[in-house]
Amino acid sequence: MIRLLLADDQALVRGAVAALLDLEPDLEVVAQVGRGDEVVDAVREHAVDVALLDVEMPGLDGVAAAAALRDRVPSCRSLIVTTFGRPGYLRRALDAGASGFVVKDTPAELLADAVRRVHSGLRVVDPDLAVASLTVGASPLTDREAHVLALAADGGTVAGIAGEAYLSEGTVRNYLSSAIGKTGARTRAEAVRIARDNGWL
Amino acid sequence: MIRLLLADDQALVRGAVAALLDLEPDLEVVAQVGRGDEVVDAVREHAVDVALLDVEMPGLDGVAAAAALRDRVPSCRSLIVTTFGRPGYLRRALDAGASGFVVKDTPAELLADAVRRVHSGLRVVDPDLAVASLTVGASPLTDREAHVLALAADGGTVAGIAGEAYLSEGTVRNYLSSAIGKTGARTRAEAVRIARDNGWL
DNA sequence: GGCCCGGCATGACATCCGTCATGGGCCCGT
DNA sequence: ACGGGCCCATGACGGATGTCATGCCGGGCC
Repeated sequence: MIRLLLADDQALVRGAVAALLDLEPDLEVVAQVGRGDEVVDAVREHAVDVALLDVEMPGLDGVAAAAALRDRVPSCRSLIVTTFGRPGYLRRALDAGASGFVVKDTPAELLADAVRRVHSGLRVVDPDLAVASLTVGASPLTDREAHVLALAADGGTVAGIAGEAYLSEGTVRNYLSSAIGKTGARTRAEAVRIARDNGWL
Repeated sequence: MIRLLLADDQALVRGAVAALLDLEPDLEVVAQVGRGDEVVDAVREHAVDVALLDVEMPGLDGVAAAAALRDRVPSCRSLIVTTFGRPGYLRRALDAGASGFVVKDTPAELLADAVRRVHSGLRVVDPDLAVASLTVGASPLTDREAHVLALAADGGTVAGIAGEAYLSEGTVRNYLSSAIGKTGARTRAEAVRIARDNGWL
C-alpha cells in the first residue's frame, strides 16, 4: 500500500485527485494540505511514501517543498503535478530533488502509474517538457535581474521598483535593460512575459 | 440519474472530477471534452442534464459555451467551475445563462450538491464572489479600450498594437490612457493586471 | 597577481509613453 | 433637434523608459 500526500491550493482539485487515486487498490491518500509550508509536517505525521506537489501554492511553492522534503524527510519521494509546463520549473524541480514531473494536461489514467514508478525509485518526466527544457536552456538572468523583473511584473514604475529593492533608479533601469536584452524582448512587459513562460521567475 | 458533461482543458482534472462525481449514486459523467467548441455537440449526443464548464478553454471559453447551450440546448443547465474567482467572470456567466458558478477553491464535498441544486432549477453562486461582484461593479472599459488593453497584455509596443488593431498610434495611446485612468492604474502594465484580476478582459 | 563576471552606481541621450486639447462622425435617447 | 457617449484621429508637451559608456568594488579562477 503506497501512502500518498496531496498538496494543492485548490480544494476541489485536491478532493477530485484523491477520489481518482483512491480507486486504485494499491494507493491510499492519507493526507491533504493546501499550503506548501504544511507539507513536511504532514508527511512526517502520516508516514507518507510519495508526495504529489503542485507548484503554485501559498506559503511555499511546490519546488521548495520538494527541496525541504529531500533535506528533512528523505524517505519520502516527490512528484510535481502542475498546471504550467514551463521548462524552468522542470529544471528547478529536478534540482530540488523531485523524482517526477507531470503536467495536468496528461490523461488521468497515467497518474497512478507515475506514482507507482516514482515510488519504486524511477524518475518520471514529461517527455515533451524534457525536450523543451533542453531547447530553452537555463535562465540567462542574473539573480538581481530576475528579482527586479519580478518586481516589475505587476506594472510598477521604475521609482517604485527602486524603492522596493533599495536600489538606485539608474541601476533598476540597467537591470531591466539587461533583462530585456537577454530575453530578446523589446519592452519590459514583454520580458516579464517571456521570463514567466519559461519559468525564470 | 443526473447525466453530466465535463469540459476542462486539463485532462487530469477532468478525469479526477469524473472520479469524484461518479462516487455519487445519483450522478453519472457521460461525456468529457477538452475544448469549448465541442460542448454543444457532446451535450446533444449524450442527452446531458448538467454541463460543468471551465472558463479557460481553447476554442470557446466556458462562458461562451454556456451561452451557446442556452440558445441551442435549453434543456441542459450550465455550471461554471473555474480556477479564478474574478467578479467579471461571474457577471458574464450569469448573463450568459449559467445556472451556477463555483470556484475550484471550494471543498470537493460541495460540488455534488451544487450539481444537484443546479439540476433542480436552483441557482448556485459562491457568496464571497457575489459580494465582490457587487462591490467591484461592471467593467468601466469600453469595447475598444478592453480590446486595445488585451493587445497590450503581452508587452507589445504601441506601434505593434496599432498595427494589429488597424488603428492610429495616437488612438491607441488615447485608449490606453483612458483605460489607465478608468482602472486607477499608473502604468499600462498595471492597468492590464487590474483588468485581468477583475475579469474585464 | 591579472582577468572576468556580477552587483551597484552615475550621467547623457534618443525614443517612447501618458496626458491633454481639439475636432469630426456616428448612433441613441429624450 | 439637441445633447451625450463612443469611435477615430491629429498634434504637442513633459516625463518616463531603454540604451550606452564609464566607473568602482568584491569574489572566483587560472
